[in-house]
Amino acid sequence: MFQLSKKVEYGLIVLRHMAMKPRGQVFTAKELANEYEIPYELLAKVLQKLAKSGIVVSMQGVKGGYALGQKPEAIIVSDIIRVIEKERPMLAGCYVDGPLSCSIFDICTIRKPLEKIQKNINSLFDKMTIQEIV
Amino acid sequence: MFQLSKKVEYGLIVLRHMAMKPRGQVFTAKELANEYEIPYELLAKVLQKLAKSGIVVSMQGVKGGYALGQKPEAIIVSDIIRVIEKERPMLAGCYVDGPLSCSIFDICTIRKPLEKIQKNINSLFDKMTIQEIV
DNA sequence: TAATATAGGACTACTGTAGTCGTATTTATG
DNA sequence: CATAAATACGACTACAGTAGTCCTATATTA
Ligand code: SF4
Ligand code: SF4
Repeated sequence: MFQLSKKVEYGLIVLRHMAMKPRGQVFTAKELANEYEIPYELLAKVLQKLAKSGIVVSMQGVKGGYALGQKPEAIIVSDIIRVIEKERPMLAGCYVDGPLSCSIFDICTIRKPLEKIQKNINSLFDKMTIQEIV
Repeated sequence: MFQLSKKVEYGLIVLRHMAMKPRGQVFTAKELANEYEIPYELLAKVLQKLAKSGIVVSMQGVKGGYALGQKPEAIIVSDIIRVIEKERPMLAGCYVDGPLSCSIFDICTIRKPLEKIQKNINSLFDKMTIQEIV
């Protein structure tokens, strides 16, 4: 309960790896997967999502691979999660899927109070960048 | 991803309900379940766990039920979650199940940095009491 | 043209969560 | 003392989401 998904963890690990090396260096999904013992196909998909959003840039073909698309201090953990998981970490299902997703939405008494915690959690993930985990 | 379980939500809802009424008042699982449209059997189990830990006190038999076991301002959200879910909300699986639970534990580079966020999340849940959501 | 890399959809296996059911025990009350 | 109303609790089922795999297409270099 409450854990980051493996995909997010894998994303953070490889982004950190890239951030440690000289700017612009290119890494293949294969070598990253080997280095951190991550299932290759799974990591490939994570990188593809990160590429679509511009967090990394991708180069196809022989000698292709991925490089950081932004400076490490500009890559926000919150954005990484949103790119990989579609949305930020949310305490309650209704925050993500709306009123219709919960049968007791209108009589729920904790929805609003929990928003206070939600807001604080948001700001935690918003404040942390890849630079901070290098 | 990252959501509180329904059991925890149900627990929070009924504890808040109890906290709003005069101290010592007794509620049956049935009436609480009806009031908030929560599956009775499920809520019953949640209340049983809360009772075992002393957050509520239970009385068996006819005219039995549950009453708050502590003052609302002494009931910490963090404790409620731990009682219902066995442990507090954790960002990473290895924080809960130890090194052996993750195959890349020794080469993981994000485990320690994430502890910073974990600590902050812990303190959020530690600081909130039932009194605050009444 | 061959080799190497990303792109991406489809699929499977597994795990954890939500919810249900059945039964035992306790206790107030007529 | 019998009955009804309540908690206690283990076993079970159904479902949804996650992790991981597989297959094929496309791009690029040499
Ligand atoms: S409405 Fe209340 S119970 Fe339903 S998902 Fe939102 S917070 Fe949870
Ligand atoms: S070791 Fe790293 S990857 Fe494994 S669970 Fe802990 S944080 Fe996640």
